[in-house]
Amino acid sequence: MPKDRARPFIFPKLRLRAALPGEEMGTLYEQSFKAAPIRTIVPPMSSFDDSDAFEAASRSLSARAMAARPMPYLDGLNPAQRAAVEALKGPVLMLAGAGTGKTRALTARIAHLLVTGTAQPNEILAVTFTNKAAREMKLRVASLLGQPAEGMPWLGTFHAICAKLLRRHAELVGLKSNFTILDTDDQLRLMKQLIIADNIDEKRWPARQLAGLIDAWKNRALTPDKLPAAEAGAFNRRGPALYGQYQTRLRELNAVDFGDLLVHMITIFQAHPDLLGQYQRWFRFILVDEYQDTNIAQYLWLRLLAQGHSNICVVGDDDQSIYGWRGAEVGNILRFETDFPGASVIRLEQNYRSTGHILAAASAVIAGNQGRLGKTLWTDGEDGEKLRLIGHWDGEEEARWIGEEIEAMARGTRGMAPISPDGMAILVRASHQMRAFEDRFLTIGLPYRVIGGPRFYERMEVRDAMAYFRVVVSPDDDLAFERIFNTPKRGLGDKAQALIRKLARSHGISLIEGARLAVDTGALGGKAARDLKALVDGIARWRGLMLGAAMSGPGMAPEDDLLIEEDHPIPKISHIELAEMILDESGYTAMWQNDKTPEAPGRLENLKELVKALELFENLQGFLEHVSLIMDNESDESEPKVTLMTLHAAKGLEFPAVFLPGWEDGLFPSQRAMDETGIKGLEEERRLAYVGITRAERVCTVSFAGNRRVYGQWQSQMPSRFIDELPEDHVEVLTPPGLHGHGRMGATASPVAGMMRGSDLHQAAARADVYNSPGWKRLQTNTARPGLRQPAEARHITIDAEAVSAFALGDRVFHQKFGYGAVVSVEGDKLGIAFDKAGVKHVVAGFLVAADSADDVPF
DNA sequence: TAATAGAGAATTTTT
DNA sequence: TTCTCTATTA
Repeated sequence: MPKDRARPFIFPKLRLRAALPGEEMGTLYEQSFKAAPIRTIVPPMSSFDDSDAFEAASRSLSARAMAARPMPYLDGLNPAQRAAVEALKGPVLMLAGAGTGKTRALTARIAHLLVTGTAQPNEILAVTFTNKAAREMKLRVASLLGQPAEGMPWLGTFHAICAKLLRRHAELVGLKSNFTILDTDDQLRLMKQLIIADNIDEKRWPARQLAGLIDAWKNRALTPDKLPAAEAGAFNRRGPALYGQYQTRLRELNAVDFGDLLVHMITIFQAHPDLLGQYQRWFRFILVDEYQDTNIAQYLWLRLLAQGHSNICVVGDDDQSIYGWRGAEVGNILRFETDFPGASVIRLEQNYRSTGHILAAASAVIAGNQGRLGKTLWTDGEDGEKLRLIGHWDGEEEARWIGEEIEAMARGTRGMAPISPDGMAILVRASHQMRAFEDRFLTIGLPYRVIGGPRFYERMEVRDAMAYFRVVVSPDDDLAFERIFNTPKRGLGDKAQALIRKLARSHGISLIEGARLAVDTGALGGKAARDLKALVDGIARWRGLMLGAAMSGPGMAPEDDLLIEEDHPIPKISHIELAEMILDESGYTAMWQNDKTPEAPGRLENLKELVKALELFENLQGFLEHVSLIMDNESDESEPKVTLMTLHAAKGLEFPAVFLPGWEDGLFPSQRAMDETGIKGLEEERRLAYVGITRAERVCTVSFAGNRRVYGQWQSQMPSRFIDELPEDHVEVLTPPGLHGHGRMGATASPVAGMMRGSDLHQAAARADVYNSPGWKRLQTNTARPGLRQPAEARHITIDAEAVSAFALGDRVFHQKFGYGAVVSVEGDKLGIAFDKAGVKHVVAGFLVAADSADDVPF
């Protein structure tokens, strides 16, 4: 345990509290009375918690001052929200439908807890799933209280909070408090080693599968010794054993994976009731966001902590449970009332987001699911536009139409107010669907942003660089060393690697020491030995610089933002300089500089970004801890852009206009979901449909295509069964452009052949009255001349013959988004450009200018 | 040991 | 189709 265990951090708080003016005697008495013994038992929250307590105390001072006034955060809440805010004690289930002001109620509840003096900021455990949600909650609580909310040390993600707890009690599960948190990549490599060591055919039994299996077990809080007999056959009957070996390896490496953060804490709490008791008393109020997404481990962890006081308020929506495939149990929320007897259930049903038609369509779709808790969303707003449905010939046609529709809506159509591209989103089921849109948008020059995809910290070069940092920070981080000791190439092949590993194993030393031994004993010779020696020496030297540069060693808890710099001497070399030095001297930077692939410049950029990100941290280890828990990367640009993302990524967001393409059986609902989990999978897909529709504020457009290219193969598609479930009264069928065709009709029987599945909507989508539909009029203006579109805004350059002829093969050109490049192909108005930074792209000539005239680009 | 050609697989994703 | 991983070959 940290040496500060006995520090009497409570005194400042009690003194301050006792001095509060105008406080009701009873409350004060009760609280100090209750509080005092608790606080002396509770393991002190390491040194910085003193400041928590201090801040908490001063906060409660001003909170009390506020209490004298009316409570402004209650203003404007509807009765249900208000009930949810004021039911402070006992178990509460806040069933919050989409767009019903859930976050508002949740944050007001926290404010209420604080302002009424019911809880101190550090007595509230508030858990979210994402860092984004945690951040947002902090901000909003702060704005409700009119002051910063750093005083809530226990508001965070499940993982961040568990990491914080586990660092305190690591030794109870055989770890040191400076354990590393591995990411997916590290896990995979570790498992692969185990599989190979076990002589299992790695092709038939890939590490990925084992990782999935172990992850699923951890989601269910199953440790190797608790695996039920039913699991014995998993992974060719080797699963349980490999799981045990994996955990052993992790312990040897002083490492945990994400699942372990939860599972270890559960293990600790179960084995140490006294400790659990202390935390139960410490966390007097528990709030959980997105409860429908909790898995079994998270549920158990919460239940352990909530036992006793049962002051647990969970917020969620069973209809928006879309993460079953990664272990979320809708059952948790469905069972809440039985799990916590006497729970009050508060339904937030008034929707502030969408129009009546959109809500009606969403409600009708979700009504197809069984076993819901049941909610009826309503709005006192307008009915607005009906949900729009349109069928297309193929996926490309769909992308083309949506692109044009977006531009039309940005201008304002049919008397509808214009909608900025920022307010529009295309939500797809699977990320590969995005490509058709990206291609199209690039062609027409429609600015877009993709949410999701590989994150900054998951990129290869960033991870390599971080592995270098890790090796310097913790020389026994074998996984990190393994990642980089032959990157850049140092002539170490399988043979050399095996030798080093064997040496390390047999001497019981880390890989890096094994490597040194191999070099020193001459077991390894030649160039490989020289390069390896340079690396090992380098690491030692960098580490020396680091230790000289900062006082902080491993063992502190860098995830605590409150730990601040004060007593650091001015370092001779900053961690930023050190990082640059590491990347340069190791030859890593040079490796990419010498790389001639088109990605290399981008990778170097990312490395620069990475070094820049270091500025926010006091030292390397603080940075590494942060990154292992927080994998996000925001870039905000000013240009209005359409958003492209998956339905999953869209949960919690809202847009004035939403496009839902690809509603075809097999794609959405996904065939795989239905094959693997049957009706359960289908219902989750249906919830996904519900999530999609409810993202829309004013306009929601569902579309499907009759033909689609899947992995290069053309496939005929059937409209989604969810389309049958849309209520006709709330749907307007737009005209498929293929029907009045621009020459495509003749090619195959009917553009919507195979779409006719008997539903009236399908038929309508196929044969809508072409000439009377508003869709037709719009289509006439918008799609009459494919390839010769009108500019949507002034800054779009019209595509014309001149632009085509303006470039020839080999010309240097400039593009606003991709920068400089050279023309490598010409096909009509489409040019293939090999961009210096962005690789080869196909772009319409109108978006390019000759490189030498780039300075007078008109946008 | 490194480069290259060929095979095989390719929802959804946070921490 | 396209990317990644593996086996082959120089």
